[in-house]
Amino acid sequence: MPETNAAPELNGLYFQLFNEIGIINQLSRAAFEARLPDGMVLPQFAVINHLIRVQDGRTPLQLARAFQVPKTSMTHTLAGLEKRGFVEMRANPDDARSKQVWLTEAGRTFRQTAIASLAPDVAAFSDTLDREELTEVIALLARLRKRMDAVRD
Amino acid sequence: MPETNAAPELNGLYFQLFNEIGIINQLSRAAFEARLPDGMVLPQFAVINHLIRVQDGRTPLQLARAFQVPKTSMTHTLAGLEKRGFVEMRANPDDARSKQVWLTEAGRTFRQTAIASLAPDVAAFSDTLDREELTEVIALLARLRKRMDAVRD
DNA sequence: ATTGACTGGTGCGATATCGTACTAAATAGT
DNA sequence: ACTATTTAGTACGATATCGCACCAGTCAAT
Repeated sequence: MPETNAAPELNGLYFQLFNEIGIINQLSRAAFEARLPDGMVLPQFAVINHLIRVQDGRTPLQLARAFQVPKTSMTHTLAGLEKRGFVEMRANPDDARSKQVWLTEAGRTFRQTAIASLAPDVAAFSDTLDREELTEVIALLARLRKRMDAVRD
Repeated sequence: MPETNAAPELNGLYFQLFNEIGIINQLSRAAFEARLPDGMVLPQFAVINHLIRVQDGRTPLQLARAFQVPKTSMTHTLAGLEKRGFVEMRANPDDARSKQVWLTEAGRTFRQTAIASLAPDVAAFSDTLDREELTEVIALLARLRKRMDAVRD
């Protein structure tokens, strides 16, 4: 069979990679949620974090795309954040169908305290990878993420 | 303040890393589930895969630990697999409280066909990382995973 | 042997996640 | 301007996930 896949075992490596990613995701989720107050869940924290990083005022749909979750899931996550008073939804002046998500003062201070309470956990294993390794892994994963995203059409 | 954290910005990198991991996990999950039959879900496939890799006959608790999910979640996942006839639960001869999970023939052939139907999707972006990069990332993530796992006590 | 602590698994209820179907607003084509 | 298509968000129902409480079996100490 002269013309099969040039590198079939690459697929196996990708499977392995997704497997590691799944487990680490699980571990980080569990660790985070253990520190977050009562029913607060990782995606909620992630949204707050994202709004800080890229400026708030994003629309729900933009957020759903950023995290690659269905928009119904994002609606639910945002509802939870709003109920806790960490974000507030405003009308989008440019599009009456749309909304904007803005952080409240409570949301910002919550993030600060949450990060502070998480820091010791991260510190417990933060010596596992050094700066070079971290930036390397992040760069490679970001490349993969963008590519998968693009393939998704 | 002379004795604060030596490299506080490392934490930020870990946050970034977990963020990328979360998104890729989301993307791979969605891609996988799109190919899997009807209500079949990623964790179920992952369990089958794991049983192939490390031999079946594992106990539910061992599986829960391997994937870092609560044991109730694993019970649920296994119930789904059993209902589909992909695994069968047997009594554990060494411990009457415990069980063993064994793959059925249907489970094994299912895995084959599932992997085959997934291959084209993986192929669509399999040129993003080459073999060196893949093994590098996997090695680093595995290191991190083991460390986080150990810290968890 | 008997008691007490621990462990593997599950039932149950609360919440998260997501697909489908819908409404209202925006946009495109004529 | 008018209709058809697309888009942003949500309501709703189905299932997944998980914490808590429980039971049966095991182990340890006496």
